[in-house]
Amino acid sequence: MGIVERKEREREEMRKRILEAAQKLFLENGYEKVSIRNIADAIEYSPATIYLYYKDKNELLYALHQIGFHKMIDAFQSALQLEDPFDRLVELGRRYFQFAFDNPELFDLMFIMTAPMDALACKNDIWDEGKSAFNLLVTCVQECIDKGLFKTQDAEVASLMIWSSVHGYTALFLRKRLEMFEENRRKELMESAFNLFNETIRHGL
Amino acid sequence: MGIVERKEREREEMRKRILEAAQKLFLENGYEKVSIRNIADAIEYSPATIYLYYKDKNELLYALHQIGFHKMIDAFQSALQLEDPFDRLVELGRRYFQFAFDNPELFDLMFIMTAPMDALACKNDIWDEGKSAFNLLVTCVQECIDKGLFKTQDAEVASLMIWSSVHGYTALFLRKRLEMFEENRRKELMESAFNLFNETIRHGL
DNA sequence: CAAATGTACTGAACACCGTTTATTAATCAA
DNA sequence: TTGATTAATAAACGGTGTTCAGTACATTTG
Repeated sequence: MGIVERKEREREEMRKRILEAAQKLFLENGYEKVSIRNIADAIEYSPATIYLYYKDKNELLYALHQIGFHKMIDAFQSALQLEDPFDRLVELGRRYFQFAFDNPELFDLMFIMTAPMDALACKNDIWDEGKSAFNLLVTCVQECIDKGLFKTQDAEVASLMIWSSVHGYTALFLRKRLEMFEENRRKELMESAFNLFNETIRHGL
Repeated sequence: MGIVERKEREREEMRKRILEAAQKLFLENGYEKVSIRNIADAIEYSPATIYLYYKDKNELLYALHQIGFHKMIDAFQSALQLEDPFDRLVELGRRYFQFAFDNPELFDLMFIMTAPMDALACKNDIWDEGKSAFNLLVTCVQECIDKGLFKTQDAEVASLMIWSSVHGYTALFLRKRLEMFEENRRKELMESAFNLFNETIRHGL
């Protein structure tokens, strides 16, 4: 008598089908193509059906944003194997930017758009994905402290500062605020600024 | 026979009237209230009329964004009077964040939304406001270098790094990505991270 | 001064959007 | 088989940015 189980399974399948259609549209055509109506078209259901499985568009975007975090943590994995914690730290920064560069829409969803956060807030829930990604950073910084590479003793504060810096650089680029620098110099300038930050914390943090 | 002059004047007045209505709506009710139709209502003209004075909504947003820069540069003014260039630098950072905190919608327009930048791009124009605000920072950093406070010799690269850091911290806050820290600790944590950054560049840059 | 030209403006439409609701069709339990 | 539950939808609501044909008025010309 597994009827309720089957129903539950079917429900999950439908949620997944919707999410996958959303992801496909999103990755193929960017944010503007992810309308409830477009998703409905893609899965050949009516727009109203989406609302039987997701409360609203924000909740759907939050689910997409979770997928983004899985992708990002994947991208971080091999960097975490690096022996030296400082090398690891620098590599994490590099990959944060690279991830944003390769997946601008996902990054948007993960760190810039307010919509997915609003979905969280109205569920009175906690941003688990963000927290666990941040903890990756904290662990790494803590190792730097333990090895005596940093004078600072507060790994969390140091991590926030490092995240801010790398994020700022990334967000300004992504939102076209670095286009005031000529295209030729831009890449070099950004690389220099990134290196300068690394050197500065290497010797001064 | 100043008819064409009068017409030109009337045209500028209308552009100004539209922009002021947009600004008013924007500051009073946030971004979502700035629709072409809302602006048209406010100035008691039809929506189509707006398009006789601004190419599209992006162009209007770009004009608003320029107003934002004037406000921000105003907010910077008194900090620029500070004697010590490093104190000045720190104060500029503080005010960047404070400006964002006090004018979140404007800050959005100035540094986060892509729309106004798209308006610029399709006119093949340069982001003058951004450049001149950035130059304020470069000048300050250059003074720090000249006074021997920083070892680095490239003021532009150092400025980009500093801007990135302060911007990142600001953008993460504004976009609710720091709400994973409990509300009580958050403010303190951010202040600590900001101070840590300042100390680090003070001794290590 | 009257007719012709130019232009400022608008109503209505187009093609979208997120979301809600009343209703129908299908499935399940008794 | 009947009655209750559930899944899906058509249609609408109230918005959005934008375009365009047409009107009414101002200006120039004969």
